[in-house]
Formats: sequence, C-alpha cells, structure tokens
Amino acid sequence: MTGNDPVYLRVVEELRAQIVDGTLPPGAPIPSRAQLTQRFRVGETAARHALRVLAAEGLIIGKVGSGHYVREKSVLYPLQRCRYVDHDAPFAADMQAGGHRATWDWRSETIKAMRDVARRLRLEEGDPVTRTRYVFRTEGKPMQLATSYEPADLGRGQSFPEEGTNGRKSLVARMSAVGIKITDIRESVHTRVPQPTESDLLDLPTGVHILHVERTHWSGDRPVETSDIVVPGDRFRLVYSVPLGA
Amino acid sequence: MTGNDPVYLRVVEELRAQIVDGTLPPGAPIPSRAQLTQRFRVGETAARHALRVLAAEGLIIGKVGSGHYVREKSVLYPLQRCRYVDHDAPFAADMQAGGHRATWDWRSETIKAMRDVARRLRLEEGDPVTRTRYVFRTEGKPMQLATSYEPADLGRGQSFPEEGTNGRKSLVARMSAVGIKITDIRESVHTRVPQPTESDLLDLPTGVHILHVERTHWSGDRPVETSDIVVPGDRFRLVYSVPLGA
DNA sequence: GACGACGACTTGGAGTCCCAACTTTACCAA
DNA sequence: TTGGTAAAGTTGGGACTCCAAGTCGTCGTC
Repeated sequence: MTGNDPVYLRVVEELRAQIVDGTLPPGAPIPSRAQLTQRFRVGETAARHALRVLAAEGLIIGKVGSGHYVREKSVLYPLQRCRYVDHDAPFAADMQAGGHRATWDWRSETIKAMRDVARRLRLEEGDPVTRTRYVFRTEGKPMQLATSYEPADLGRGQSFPEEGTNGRKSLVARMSAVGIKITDIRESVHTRVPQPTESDLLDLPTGVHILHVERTHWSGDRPVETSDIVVPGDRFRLVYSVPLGA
Repeated sequence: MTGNDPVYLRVVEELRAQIVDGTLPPGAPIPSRAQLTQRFRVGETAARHALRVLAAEGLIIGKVGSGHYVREKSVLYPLQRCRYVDHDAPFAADMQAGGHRATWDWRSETIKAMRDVARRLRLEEGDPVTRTRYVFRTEGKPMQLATSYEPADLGRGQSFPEEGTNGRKSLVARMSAVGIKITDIRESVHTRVPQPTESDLLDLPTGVHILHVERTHWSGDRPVETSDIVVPGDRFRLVYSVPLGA
C-alpha cells in the first residue's frame, strides 16, 4: 500500500521525480514552504521535512531569504577538481593538474605508535614512529588532510619539505638512501562521517562525508610507511590508473 | 562567539564528544527526547533535531518504542567484509575471500548510450551499447550494484554468466576473442548520497553514504568497457594493491 | 515458575505558531 | 536614470502539542 506512508514522502517523491526527469531543470526554484503546504495540502512540518530530505540528498540547495533551487549538475557529480593520481606515475598525486596550485603545511614529530599504526607498520604498540601531519590547500581552501607514519629507525632525521604533494618521490628517495626499495603500495578506501576536528580543518558543511584512504608503502613484505589521507567526499574523486601487466 | 549558534548544536556537540571519547560506549542508550529537554533546558524541537543529526551522521540509531543507542563500532568502522581487490590480480574482485559466499543476479540488454556513457566510451550519444546490470549478494544480503556498458559492436552476442564476481576474466576472455587486449584499467572513486533506487536495492538505512566507482577498461587509448559500481560506504572498503614497476 | 495484561515510556510523523536574518522587488525621490 | 528605502516573501532555528505504534518492565493470576 502507498496509502499509509508518510505524507512528506509524497512531496519528496513528486519533487524528486520532477527534478530527475528534467521538469525542474538545474537552477529552477522549488516551491516555497508556504506554497508546498497549499499545493500538497500538508502541514508546514511535512513541507519543511521534504525540503530537508531533498537537500540532504544533494538534489536542491536552500538559500536563506531567497528559496530552494535545483542543484547544478556540476555540483551533483563534480568533476575532479584535483587530480589525485597520475597516469605516468600510478598512485602519485599531482595537485597542480587542473590548473590549481596547491600549498601545504606540515609538521613532524616522533611519538609512540598507537595500536592501529603499530599493526599497519608491523611494530609493537609503543614503538617510536615519526608522525608527519599535512594540511593541503587548493586556492587557499583546505582540501586534504594527511597523516604519515614511519618507523623512527628508518631515519627521517631531519624532516624536510616534500617535493610531490604526497611526498612519494621524496619518500622513495629517502628510503633508497637507506637501502630500501619500495616495491608496492596498498590502499584501502572507505567513506565515513568526518570527526569534528576533520570537519573543522576541512571546513566541511554538515552532511558531507569524507573519503578516508589508508595507504601503506611496502618494501617486499615489510611496511615502511603508512598514511591516513582524508578528503571531502563531495569535492573529490580518487583516480586510479594501473596498467595490466599480465 | 560560540554563544549565538543554534542550541541544538550544543546538544549535538556534547553527545558527539561523549560518543567519540568513549564516555558513551557502543550500545549505550542516549538520553530520550524528554530527558534531553530537561538536561539541556531546550525545547523538544531542539532535542529531536539533535538526535536526528546524530542519527544522520551514523553515530546513533533510533529504535522506535525503545530509544536511541550508540552504534556499534563494527558498523562505524567496519572491517572489510568483502575483499574487493585481490593481491595476485590487481583490480580483480574475489568476494569468496573472507569466508563469505557471493551470489549475483544480472541482466543484459542493448540500449542507446546516454551522454555520460558515450563520453566514457568515446562514442556518440545514442550509439548502441550493451548494458548489464548486476546485483551482488553476500549471505543473501545485497552488497553491491554494478552496471556495465560495452559498445554493442564488441560482440557480446549472447550474454553469459560471469566467472569472476566482476567478470574481469570473462571480459578479458571475451575481448581477446575479438582480438582486443585490455591494457589498463582506470577507476574513479567518490562518495555520495544514495539515490532512492540504490538505497532500495541495497537496503540502506538513512544516513549511509555509498561509494561509487567508475571503472573503465582500456585497450590502448580506446575504452572497451565502463562500469558503475555502487557499494554501501559503511560496510565496504576498497582495497587497491599495485606493484611499483619503476 | 510461567504467562499474560497493562501501563509507562519512547520514537517518528504531523500540525501550528513565532521569530531573526536575509533576498527580492517594487516604488518613490532626487 | 539612478539611488535608497520599505514591504513582502523565504529560509532556518525554535517551542509546544497531539497521536500512532512499538518496547519493556511490573504485577497479578494460574
């Protein structure tokens, strides 16, 4: 039966249908709360709730004092504003691509490994590791957080600015100086709700999820560096490109 | 000033802090609406809104008739229940790994390419493509949606069941039969709110985002297959493993 | 001890009203 | 024509209320 489901869903479904079939094109104004209550013969709560749901789905945006509007397609499925992974160098990042210049802050320190980091680096909990925290900015806006961990005995004595945005070149160079050759990289990607510090640092509006990448550099079967990379989910695409050797 | 931001945020922030620092452990009951109004001296609207925000963030779940509870960690930061990409075969999927047996439904048909698909396959809008839709299930529960597009002239005459879960082997075999060698794979990962059909098919609770993978198989500079892969963001990790050839 | 009924409590849907802050438009004066 | 202002409309936060449906513990009966 469709007769007894919530009335606000009726509003949501009708508006959503009109948006996806193009009756309400991008940029078009959505009927206001007052108009919806009249048109659908529902209370203000239902109208309001319907608008909130559609906004949460990313189909419309509310402009205070003006109204709700159908979101532009470009915002809905954004193009990659930052190319994250390059073609010639898989898993390297190049934030200059796309015409945007990136800047970043970073700070290194030596700490005791937490359980999670110890597991990922195959160390014991409490072993010393070098932690480097980065905040990457594009056009001044924070765009990516990264926290990198290396076993402290792999001699990142003095911490120096990274060359590539992700410091892969720098890492490879530093490692090869200690006789370690990085053989492969493993990444694990998932999405979750930002923690308060993250939404603070990345200046995230409510409702935006983040992409969390756990990246580990391996030398044979020995992990030599692991990092947590956090980017806003709505503005970012991770791009992987890998040749099929077989 | 923090004095003049919405009161419901005060409630949200305090509860969230208690959840992330463990004062309210997973499974713990959240104060009810009535209790929150008393404790924080706010109206029911604010209390209710705060609970809705926390539920949307995936930190708590509401059980009607019982109360709100802190979500279990396993749901919050799940371990990989399905290994998505294998080590020996990068970008191949093996859903058997992890002790779970996967089943899937699929259906093929020939349609006219929409703009997006045409762009990805370097075709003209309206050119014929073979679309195959999959629903993958683990333990009976839908776990992954995939929609695959191939140019119709690449001769998927009779559509036959895939061997691997993602049909990469099958695809490679089929392509090599037509003299096409797949040279590399490019993937683009982002996260977004599920569309109604998606949350329906995947049986998603509200507030759960999805991971959307656009995967394209290339033969040289010619795209031969592209697919959209949609998985629940809270239960899935994408695992990439690639050797560094250089 | 087992079982069932009942009442207290909780969520989620829905309605109504009020207000501050903001946008848009229309109109009037210089 | 231009500039400024006032009015009307809109969003977002908030308070209060009512109700249906569901959970859960208590208490009395068998």
